[in-house]
Amino acid sequence: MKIKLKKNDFDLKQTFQCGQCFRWKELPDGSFSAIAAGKRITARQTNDDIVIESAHTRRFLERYFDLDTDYGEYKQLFSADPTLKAACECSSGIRILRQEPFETLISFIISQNNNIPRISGIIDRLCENFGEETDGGFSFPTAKQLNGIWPDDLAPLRAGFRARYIADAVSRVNSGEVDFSEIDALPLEPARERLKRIVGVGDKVADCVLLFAFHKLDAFPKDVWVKRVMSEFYPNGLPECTKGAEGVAQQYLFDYVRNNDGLKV
DNA sequence: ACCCAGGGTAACT
DNA sequence: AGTTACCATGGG
Repeated sequence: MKIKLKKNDFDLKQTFQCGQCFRWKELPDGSFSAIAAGKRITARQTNDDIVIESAHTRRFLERYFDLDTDYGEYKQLFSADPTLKAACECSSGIRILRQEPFETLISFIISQNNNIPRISGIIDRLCENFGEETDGGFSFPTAKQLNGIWPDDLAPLRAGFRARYIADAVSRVNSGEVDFSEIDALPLEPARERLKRIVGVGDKVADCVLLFAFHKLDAFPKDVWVKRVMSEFYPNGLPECTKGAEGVAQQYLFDYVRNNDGLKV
């Protein structure tokens, strides 16, 4: 399937490098490529044109890239607040992907107290060691493929103390104690509590999974960067204009402060 | 050698 | 309920 877009509100670099995903790589020719949900997707941007190629169906790709959501509306709403307005203008091409729940869960468990290059490295080694070879790369292993794994089995990943968290997540997903279809149907807070049954999953990791996999846009992951923004600009909480889409606002703010050393505006 | 990195847990007040 | 050391690893 090949999709050609003349969409505003979509910048590949911003979308793939805003910290929501870890497997998209920029190729020497400027295009981006990744294995997602077991198949390769390649995306290329020229001016306003975006071309997406993959063996996935159109329906899958539209959902993965969230093409039915009008981010312009969010940006307009958020612009009632001066800091958010600046963040929206700076990072205007970010979209919230719908990634696979298990991949997102494991990826953000790995992300804790860690930096993005090393997170990507650990995830790459996880896929190379336990995934399947497809389309010139490796799929992210499923929970079933990792069934019965012990922390020591994950030593080649060099994930450190997070190895036992990964093993715990695998076991609770396979036992059904953590049920993705249940979480999908649940509102934010009970869904978060389900994910926090896993050792090594706290509020922040849970909220990342709820936002980046289950597309619960009211999830608001508070990492160190966002905490800095909150204490400096929003000591009493986010402004009213973000209500119901706090997670979208979060991504604009996160990308904004990370790419502009220090906080302006 | 020391610091930090998209945090969480256990063990304290 | 709020604070703090510690957790492995790699890069600056």
